[in-house]
Amino acid sequence: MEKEQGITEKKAGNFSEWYNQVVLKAELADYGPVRGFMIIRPNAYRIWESIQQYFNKAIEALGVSNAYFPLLIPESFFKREAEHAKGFAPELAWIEREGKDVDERVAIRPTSETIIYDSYAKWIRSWRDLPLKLNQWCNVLRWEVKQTKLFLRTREFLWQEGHCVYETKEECDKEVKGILGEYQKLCHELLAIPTLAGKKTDAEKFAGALYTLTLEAMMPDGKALQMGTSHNLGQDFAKGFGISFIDKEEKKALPWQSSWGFSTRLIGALVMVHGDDKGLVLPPKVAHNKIAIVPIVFKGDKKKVLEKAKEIAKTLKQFNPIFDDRDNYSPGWKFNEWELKGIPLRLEIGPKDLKAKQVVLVRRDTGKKESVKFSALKKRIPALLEEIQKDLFTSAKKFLDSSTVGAKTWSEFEKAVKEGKMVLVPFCCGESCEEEIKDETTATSRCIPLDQKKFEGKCIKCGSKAKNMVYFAKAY
RNA sequence: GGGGCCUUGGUGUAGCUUGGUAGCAUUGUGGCUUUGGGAGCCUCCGACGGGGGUUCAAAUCCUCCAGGCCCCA
Repeated sequence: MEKEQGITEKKAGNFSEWYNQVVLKAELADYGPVRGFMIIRPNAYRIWESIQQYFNKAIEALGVSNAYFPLLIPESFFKREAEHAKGFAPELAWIEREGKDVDERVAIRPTSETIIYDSYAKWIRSWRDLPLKLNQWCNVLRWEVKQTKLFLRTREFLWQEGHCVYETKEECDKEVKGILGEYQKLCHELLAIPTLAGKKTDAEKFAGALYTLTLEAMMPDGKALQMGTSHNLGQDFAKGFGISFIDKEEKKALPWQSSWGFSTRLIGALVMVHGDDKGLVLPPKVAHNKIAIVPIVFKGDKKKVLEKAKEIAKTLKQFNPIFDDRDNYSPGWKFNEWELKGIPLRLEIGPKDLKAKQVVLVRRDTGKKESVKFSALKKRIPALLEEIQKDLFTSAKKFLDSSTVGAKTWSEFEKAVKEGKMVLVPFCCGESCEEEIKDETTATSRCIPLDQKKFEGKCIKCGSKAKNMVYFAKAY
């Protein structure tokens, strides 16, 4: 019988099956006992920690502090902002207890606007209290009824949600856009995933928001994936929750609010965008263990090789190398294992290398091998990691560019959507047109690009005067 | 939303048609031996998703439930 420990499905074959295999076999996640829930294993949690570390630094520079608010939200809170309540009602999970309940009914947070703004109403009194900028890392629960998928659609997921309050709309607008910029930097620089930045149409914006900015990435199966969103909430939540302040003219005023978030979905995107037929491929900057050191030992030279390998491991400590001296596995086994788990670089050292005072370095992304002298290692490794990071982004960018097309006619549009493209078309931005497009093609509007130039055109669907150029695609 | 498939040691599976001793591979354990792309031998440990029914007897037949996957929209 065939051994089946590696990835048996090809990325270009059954993509969905390939994805599941990579996630499970690279030990990123496992299924929980309740449908729609997942266990995040150490390999994936490391990635999440890399993302947290990167992002915490970014928001700290913007004056945002981390905090934590409760898991359970009183029913009455949902009623204070009508649109918001309507949007989340179908996915709420209510807590039930045995016996008599004296308390008000409570739900597990699907997002924390309401419970946070209840506190903000108490804390904000004067213009001196603004801006108020908090972020929290937490889990949220949305009772999905659609088919669930590891990392991409689970009922519980981890995320960060930022919640800021400003004196003026201008200030709020500026930071809503600024946060989107931070998200884009995170995607591009850390995850090596290129994105399109834009604004959501009214049909797709966050429930209760004035407007929503979004980042959209393209997955290899031709579906778009939302990577993060930043909302200007306007003043409706302030009204609903009684947040007001005395401004510099000593008048009572309503503040402007923003909220913004990204989730562990990003890990799913990483798998899909960079992974290959051998398994996971981690961009060096997100990888906790950047190198796997595999000593090749033979009977006679065993001790010498191991000693040298250990010594090298010590000098490379900053890259958190995995030192794989297990004696119950052959080198070939180890190569396959670390490839499956996506470690960016492999370092081989055997008797031949010892004699030549060198090691063999192998790139995970290309499989390219090179011999590097001991003395040159400390310089060559960071340079190689840098190259891998850059190359991963470049090839993902090529894919995004080739997946992004325009369409002038309806039939052109239909064809492009079917081929799994992100299609830019003139659009009237009417909700009924959007609904019809979804029914007929399954594509939804992804975003209205931010860097939009002036244009003349007619809506791809109804033929009336178009309001914007808008990206449409099938999406996760 | 529509359709299909699946559930047996940790993992992957055989056995089910025709009811009767749960087999194989891999992992794990202990040992020998080996190591430049998933090595070999021996040893031991380890399983029928749950409930109900039919039967002398159920992994196998019937039924309900739970969980999972895929495809299409």
